[in-house]
Amino acid sequence: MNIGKASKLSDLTVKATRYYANIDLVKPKQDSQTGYRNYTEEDVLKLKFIGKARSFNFSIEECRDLLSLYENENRPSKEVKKITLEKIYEIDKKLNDLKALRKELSYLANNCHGDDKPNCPILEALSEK
Amino acid sequence: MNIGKASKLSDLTVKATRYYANIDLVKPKQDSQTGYRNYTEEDVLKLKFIGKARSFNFSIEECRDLLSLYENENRPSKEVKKITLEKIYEIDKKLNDLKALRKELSYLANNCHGDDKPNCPILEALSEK
DNA sequence: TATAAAGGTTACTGTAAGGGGAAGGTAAAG
DNA sequence: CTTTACCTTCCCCTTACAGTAACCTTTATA
Repeated sequence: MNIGKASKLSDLTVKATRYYANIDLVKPKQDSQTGYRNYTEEDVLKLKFIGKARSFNFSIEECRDLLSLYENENRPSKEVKKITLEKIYEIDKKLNDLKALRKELSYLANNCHGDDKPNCPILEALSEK
Repeated sequence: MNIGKASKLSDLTVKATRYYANIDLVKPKQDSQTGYRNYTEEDVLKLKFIGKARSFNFSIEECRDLLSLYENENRPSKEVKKITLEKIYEIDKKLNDLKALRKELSYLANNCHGDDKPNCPILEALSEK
């Protein structure tokens, strides 16, 4: 099938699908006459897999790793688990940063009158030495 | 003072400081002979301000807005508060997304044996239709 | 004083993961 | 036969700089 159908089936944009082909992530055969990419059902499964993994915040390179494990019938599941745990760890770090940030900002916002006067503790905090 | 000293004082990299000059965020006068940028004490205050705002996750364009409010003696504090509240709202959205993501991933990781066998519920989840 | 080191300048490239659009070939429908 | 839809490659754009090259200026040292 052509790229339009394949990307529709895998719920990706044509742009993204073509990008994945360009970086050798999911590279279908190309018709030597027309240059059209020819996707198989299996390719669509891989594209779906990638879409899901991307929605789980895995990077393209992580997707590449996961995909090779996915394709390897003899893969040890501990490798997959390791990548997943690392991703969870990253998320935890980001969560902590964001929580701290939110705390600081909401403290500032709470102490700002938010009126038409120029006195503003937010700007004061930003200009602190 | 030169860019090296100014960026050191404001705890920024020279690269970042030069970048801010290029995008007209903090643009010092330049010596017509040598081309060297000449930073004032006031410029350093602005650079510090920006560094702080960036650490609070404000984008460059938001920094530009905040800076113009900061420079304007008659600014209404409600504008600053508005920008800050929007930022908090964004952070909340990100926090929710990340929490949901973490939940899914840790569920998968918990159900994966993580051994040398190929059976892996994480990959199964990723290849679900 | 010669020179080397430290600092400055512009300019180009690269990052992540594609989006947007141009120019042009192909296929299917009316 | 022509319009429309779909495909291709190619190039620029995004964020907020980092890295590097090539070259100039100032300062420190032998």
